[in-house]
Amino acid sequence: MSTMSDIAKAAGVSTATVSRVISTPELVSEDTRARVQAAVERLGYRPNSAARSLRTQKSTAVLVIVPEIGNPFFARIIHGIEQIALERGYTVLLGNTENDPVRERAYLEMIDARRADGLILLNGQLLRRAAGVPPSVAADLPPLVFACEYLPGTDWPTVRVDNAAGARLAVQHLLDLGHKRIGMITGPLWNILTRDRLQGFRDTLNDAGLAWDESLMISGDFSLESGAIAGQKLLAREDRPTAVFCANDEMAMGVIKAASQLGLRVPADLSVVGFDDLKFAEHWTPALTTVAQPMLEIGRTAMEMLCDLLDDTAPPRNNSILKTKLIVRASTGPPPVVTRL
Amino acid sequence: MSTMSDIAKAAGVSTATVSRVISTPELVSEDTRARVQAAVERLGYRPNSAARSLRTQKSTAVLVIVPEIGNPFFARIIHGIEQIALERGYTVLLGNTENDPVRERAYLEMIDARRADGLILLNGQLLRRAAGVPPSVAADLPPLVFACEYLPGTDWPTVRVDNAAGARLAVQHLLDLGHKRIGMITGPLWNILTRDRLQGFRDTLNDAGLAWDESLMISGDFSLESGAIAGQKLLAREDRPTAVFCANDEMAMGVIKAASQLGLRVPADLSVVGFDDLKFAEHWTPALTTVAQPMLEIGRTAMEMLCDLLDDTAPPRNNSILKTKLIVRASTGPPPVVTRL
DNA sequence: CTGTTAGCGCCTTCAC
DNA sequence: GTGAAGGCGCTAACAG
Repeated sequence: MSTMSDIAKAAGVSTATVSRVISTPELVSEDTRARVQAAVERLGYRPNSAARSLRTQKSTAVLVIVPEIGNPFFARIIHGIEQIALERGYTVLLGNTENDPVRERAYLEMIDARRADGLILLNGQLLRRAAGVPPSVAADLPPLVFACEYLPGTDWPTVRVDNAAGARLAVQHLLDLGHKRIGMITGPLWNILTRDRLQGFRDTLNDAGLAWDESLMISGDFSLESGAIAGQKLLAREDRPTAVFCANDEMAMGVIKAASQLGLRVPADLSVVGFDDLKFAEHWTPALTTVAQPMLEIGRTAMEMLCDLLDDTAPPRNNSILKTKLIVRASTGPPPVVTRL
Repeated sequence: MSTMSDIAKAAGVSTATVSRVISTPELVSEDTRARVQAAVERLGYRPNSAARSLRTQKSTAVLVIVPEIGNPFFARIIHGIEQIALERGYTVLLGNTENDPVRERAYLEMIDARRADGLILLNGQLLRRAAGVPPSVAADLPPLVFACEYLPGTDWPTVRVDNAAGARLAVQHLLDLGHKRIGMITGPLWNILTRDRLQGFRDTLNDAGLAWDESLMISGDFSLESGAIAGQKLLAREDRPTAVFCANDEMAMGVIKAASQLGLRVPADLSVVGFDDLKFAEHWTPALTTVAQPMLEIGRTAMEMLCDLLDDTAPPRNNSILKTKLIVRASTGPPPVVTRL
């Protein structure tokens, strides 16, 4: 691979001029510029990124830390991040943690090594856990944006939906259909998404004048399997609910599975609502009624905010709350007419 | 952030010694080493990766080029890649192309910029398309490994399953159940996976002495939607097949959807087999019989091969063909007893 | 075993 | 509008 001085030689100019042609072409006379550009193309020259990073003290890379890349929800967010990254000339470094503190720490250290200029966190808890990390890491964090989750009580820039409002849409839909006995499958209770969605759930029931029954809430871990297990518990009861709101689509799919194993029909015997609107939700049997999040847009916005922070071209926004939308499909309907009492 | 010379000063040694403590500690006396390490920890020092890259001429990063990160199949492969990358000290750069040549090229140029030392390609066609790319790119490619797909007629290192053998497992299973009229939904015909799986399909029918009917093969694009469309065409026919082998799980799910829309029951009226064994396959209705690929292992092996190439510690393997496994679930059964003729 | 020295390739003053 | 020079932080000879 040729270097800048090769180009300089080939074009009969100094390396400073080559550098200018690349970074600030308007400072170079038209014909010098043409000569240099010709040499660049002829030799297929690309500036060495390590040299540039060392000199400019920035890597033009961002690190995306995600708990599980295999989760289609996160994959979609990353997709959005990557779209903007490419547009704005940033490279995406992928950090998959499986919620393993050792791995989280390993990735945070890449920041200290200056491999990335900024950080997008898809996991709200990470910085809290990182408390045990060397002061260097915890202290001077780079520009950073949370996506989806956030860390309550801090004011890091965040992109997400209004989770409580989303939950309200779902529950109101069930109320409108006539359901009175509604259960919920939550995520882990410490999770901020769980809390916000649970809040929306309770508020809506309260507003409707319905007492909510604590025993109708079971927590899973956002996985389909956990939804199925929670569903089995909830539906095996004599006084089972006629509808269940699930904190995400995967758990809703699990509940549907549990229902069908118990011989219950969805939605005739049980209505189920999810959250996210994964690609597979619409193709599920029955097609899943769910609260859609604009996943791609969340990723895109997060990366835009980070780039604005990094390039300080645009005035940085500090928060972006995107809209959810209730998608009514076939997994919800009126409650069964005859209830055994 | 402190630099190496800060550490040198703090520990009362030269930067060369600090460097040795970090890279080749066995060359340093025990107490110097301890002093330096203490300083490193106290100041929270991390070597600057740009400086190191510039000096050593390697980035310890690999670029993974993937057609669609949102596809759960690819996401799982990347997961495996990332596991090994972390273990071996490499950073994963993510390149999502959407099969867009402009994007593909943008990512290939990162190689020229020396942002990555090696390349994992999840798309066999990329290098062929890249023919129009500046000679620099096409000519001196870095160490590279194909995963899943490959470029026939070349001998780049490749990790994949034996796709023809996998298809044979699927079709043999259908034959064993008594099916004689078997259709296939393929991927795009130029795709190497399509070709290999189609080959396995035809060979198995031939070996069984069954003539295969060209009109029973329809090509989709590996998406669920395309599977549904292909399914509709195939199943609307008077002489529809009693079983369909699909080149991946998503299309199989689409076929099942099409079948149910036509009032056909799976597997009573139609058996369906997929390929991949996505996470959702086991939870589908009906649970999908499919040919499982060891996705995580494919990713891990590809990254191991690339690291071996890069570090030349281990003798590089040139190919790794991993095993597929037929997973029989609920989407296949004997053909319907009464055929209308 | 440790220090000195010389760059890796680029950008950015500072002169002209 | 252009060139010369210095240095970003690190590692790899080469001495000692």
